Amino acid sequence: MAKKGGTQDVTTRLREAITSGRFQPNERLIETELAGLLATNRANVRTALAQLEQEGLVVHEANRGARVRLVSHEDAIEITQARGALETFVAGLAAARATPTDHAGLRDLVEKMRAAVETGDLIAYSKINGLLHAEILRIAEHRTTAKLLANLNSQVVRFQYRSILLPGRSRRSLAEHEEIVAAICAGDVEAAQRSMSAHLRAAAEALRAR
Amino acid sequence: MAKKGGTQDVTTRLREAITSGRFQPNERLIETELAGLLATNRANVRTALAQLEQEGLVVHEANRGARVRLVSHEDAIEITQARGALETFVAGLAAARATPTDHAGLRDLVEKMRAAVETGDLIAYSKINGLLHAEILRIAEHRTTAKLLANLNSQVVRFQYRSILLPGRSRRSLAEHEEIVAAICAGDVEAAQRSMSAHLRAAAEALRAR
DNA sequence: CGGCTTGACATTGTCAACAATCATTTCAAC
DNA sequence: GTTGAAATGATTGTTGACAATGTCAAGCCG
Repeated sequence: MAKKGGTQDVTTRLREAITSGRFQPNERLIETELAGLLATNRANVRTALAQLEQEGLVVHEANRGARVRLVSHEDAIEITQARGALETFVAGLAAARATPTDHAGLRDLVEKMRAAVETGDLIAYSKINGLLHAEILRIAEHRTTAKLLANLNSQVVRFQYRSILLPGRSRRSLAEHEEIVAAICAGDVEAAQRSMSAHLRAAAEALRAR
Repeated sequence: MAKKGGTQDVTTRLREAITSGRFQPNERLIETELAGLLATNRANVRTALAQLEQEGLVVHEANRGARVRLVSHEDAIEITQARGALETFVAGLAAARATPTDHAGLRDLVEKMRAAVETGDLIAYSKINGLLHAEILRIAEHRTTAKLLANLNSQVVRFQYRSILLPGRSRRSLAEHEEIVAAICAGDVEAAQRSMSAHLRAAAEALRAR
């Protein structure tokens, strides 16, 4: 296991703190402060900040320190588009590789999604949405893309809820997911790609509509 | 300008040293050694290594230090596939955005490419190939994807030459590029995506065929 | 002869002190 | 009252020392 105050652990915890919103966008990240908070030293905080900067979660100005990156609206749209390109590819892989067990898992998730929409529990919906995309990613078994998508996702978690709150969006989003899962379960690579591509185009459009 | 021994500069120079092959894959990257070589201190080397690890150029084991990442054959194929997904998207954008001036630039590059193939200068071909993809990326104006592609490319520069040396590959690659440029110049988004996708599928296939 | 401990060496990990830089306040001059 | 310079405080950047860990070879025991 990663040692308690080790660099790796510090990076992980700091990433978690940022993505979970415990630090606000644009908030200053003061090295000594973080060192105290995470029970470690400035050196470890420093390398953690360097990694998270590369990851796009933190911005750093010389002699002025680090801040939580403020992801602009335009940024969020760009990120969603890039996600779209990668997830489309991944959906195709998943359609080709998925086993009957995988199919059952996907159908189960879509069922839960439908239930969340019908009870109007959009928090639960967002959560299952994340699980579904993660499951497709797992089925595809493509480490390179998985890492890229993890990074991109961590940059836009903050926007997750905003778009789903648009009137009618959740119902349409559900339909899109049903189509994606149906295509994957049918082993139809082209259809899986088409529907996933459409899904993320719609998601980007929903972001734009604000 | 970035200060001489500053962290940012150190990261840049170390990245350059790795991608240009001055350090071999799997070669140990010893902190004090690098500090001397780059005329800086261990702390800066340390953060540079942390960033390059995140970037996929370096691997780091606790208490054992850093090494140049050895990109396996399978890794290279995966990376090429991920590139394919992103470049396909970018090609579509470029087709939608390119101006007449851009068209002229692209046609010029393809012409130079053809010349390189006909004189059998495959080194020049690889170089122009890189320029062409960079130009398409510039036309698309999509920072998020640009950064992702820069990272992915830096991981596979080592494989650039290997695949183009396959008999007949250069000629087919030229044809693919001509098709891509034609589609972009025609403003045909779908065709640009189709041809770019096919191009990188072929490139991945060429890698696999070794 | 082979496996195991021991010790020396090389390297990374941690830490604290100091220097450099930036932001903010104070205060005098006009 | 406003402007601008100097002092102050907070924070980052740099450096060196020390501790912890891993590596390797030599020597010891079975």
